[in-house]
Amino acid sequence: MLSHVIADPPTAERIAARLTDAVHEHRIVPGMKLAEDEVGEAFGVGRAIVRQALRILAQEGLVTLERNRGAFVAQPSIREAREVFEARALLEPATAHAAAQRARPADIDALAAHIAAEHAALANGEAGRALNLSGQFHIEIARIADQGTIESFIRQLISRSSLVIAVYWRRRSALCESHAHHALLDALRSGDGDEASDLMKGHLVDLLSQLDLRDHTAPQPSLREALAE
Amino acid sequence: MLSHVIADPPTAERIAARLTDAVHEHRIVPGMKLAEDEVGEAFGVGRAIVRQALRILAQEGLVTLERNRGAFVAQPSIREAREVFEARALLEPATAHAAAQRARPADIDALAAHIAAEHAALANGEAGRALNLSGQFHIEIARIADQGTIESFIRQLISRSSLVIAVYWRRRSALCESHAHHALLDALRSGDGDEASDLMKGHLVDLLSQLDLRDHTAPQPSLREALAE
DNA sequence: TCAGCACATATTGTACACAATCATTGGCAA
DNA sequence: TTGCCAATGATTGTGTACAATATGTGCTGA
Repeated sequence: MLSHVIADPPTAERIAARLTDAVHEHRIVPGMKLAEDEVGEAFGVGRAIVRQALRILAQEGLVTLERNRGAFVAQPSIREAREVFEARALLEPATAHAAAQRARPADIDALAAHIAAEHAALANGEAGRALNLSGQFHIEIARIADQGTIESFIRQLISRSSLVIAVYWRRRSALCESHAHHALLDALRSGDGDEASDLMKGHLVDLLSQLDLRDHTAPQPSLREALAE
Repeated sequence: MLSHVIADPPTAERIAARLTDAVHEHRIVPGMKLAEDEVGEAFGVGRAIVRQALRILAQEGLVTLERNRGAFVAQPSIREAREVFEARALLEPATAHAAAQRARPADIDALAAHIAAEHAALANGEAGRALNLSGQFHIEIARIADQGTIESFIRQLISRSSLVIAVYWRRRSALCESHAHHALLDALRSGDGDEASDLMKGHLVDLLSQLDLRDHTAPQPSLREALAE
């Protein structure tokens, strides 16, 4: 096992995955600047690799590339937020339906373990990790459905949902209703596709309803408030 | 207007778009090698830009990047071909439904012009261009539906469908039944969402049925046949 | 005749250096 | 004091050179 001391140089995909995880855990939040030099130094790689990674993330809608300005973590507009959840409403119920019909015992176990980890993270106060696991749960369902193409789409949507939640989530009390995931697990275990589809649809509606997507039109005065305190 | 003589240097996105068009028109076909030097020379840019463009296309599933080997136009497997059309079946009927409800007269005119161009291309024997326009028709419907996120997914699926068609299309007689597009146009004009949804669903089923997705298991003997002639 | 191996070639991976461009800051004038 | 303009600093865009790696070729041996 000595070969493990040699740290294989991270590839562009690996760095993109690391950054994606950081977004999922809200360690990097919308609006943050991702300077090529900083990212490169953080991972110990050159700018060329970082540039490739940023291109991947831009293609997934996680960062926006501004010419001669740099890369910034995307800040989804209210409109984009709605679009993301409309797309999820189109894809995920059908995917859950398929997953319920294909789920094998090993898959059920994996999902159960997933939920357990989510609970544990919440208990430990690791809100970011819990949120990440919550998203992974949806991805896991897509994987069980065995539809690679749709799974990749859902991956993108989960990532962008993390950004949406970072911007528009209402209460600071995390408390991601994981009982919805429990109910989904039950439906998948019993192979009830219609039930799984309905549960997923309701789950997404719930999530959407937790967002504050009203048009603020006045986010700038926050500066005055910040200085007034 | 003299500023137009100065050819602005193509950006990575522009080159990716040009290559995507070439794929749509079957000018470059699955399996082709896209050497960085060749592509760079073709567009008059350096390898760095080409590399970014190839990364974009890889993210869209149009090319596969093999380490230290190069970039190749993706060759969708039978499984991937099915997945692409399953995803389209999930997204496009609902999108057509929404488009029927939002379509404005200008949109209808644009679609009609699109169909006319498609007919003209077919009449001129420009099969590649006709196929490209046929795909653009679907993208146009997504644009009318005004769902940017879903539109980007459909864009990817159209591109990958071009690859699928290039590999698995049955008869050489192109004859993309554009009467299906005509019927869709009528449904959109009359604002009948359910009809548009059904037509789109049937259209996709028709397309899928035109593919030969049987498991050949013997594509290699073609070499012998090729040499035998 | 064929298997195995070393070498040559071509292509990609990466680092570096310079040019181009933008944001900020400071100064100047009204 | 305020608006405008120029200089500066920093960051990205791009071309070039070198290193790493895979493929194909030719040789050697049995």
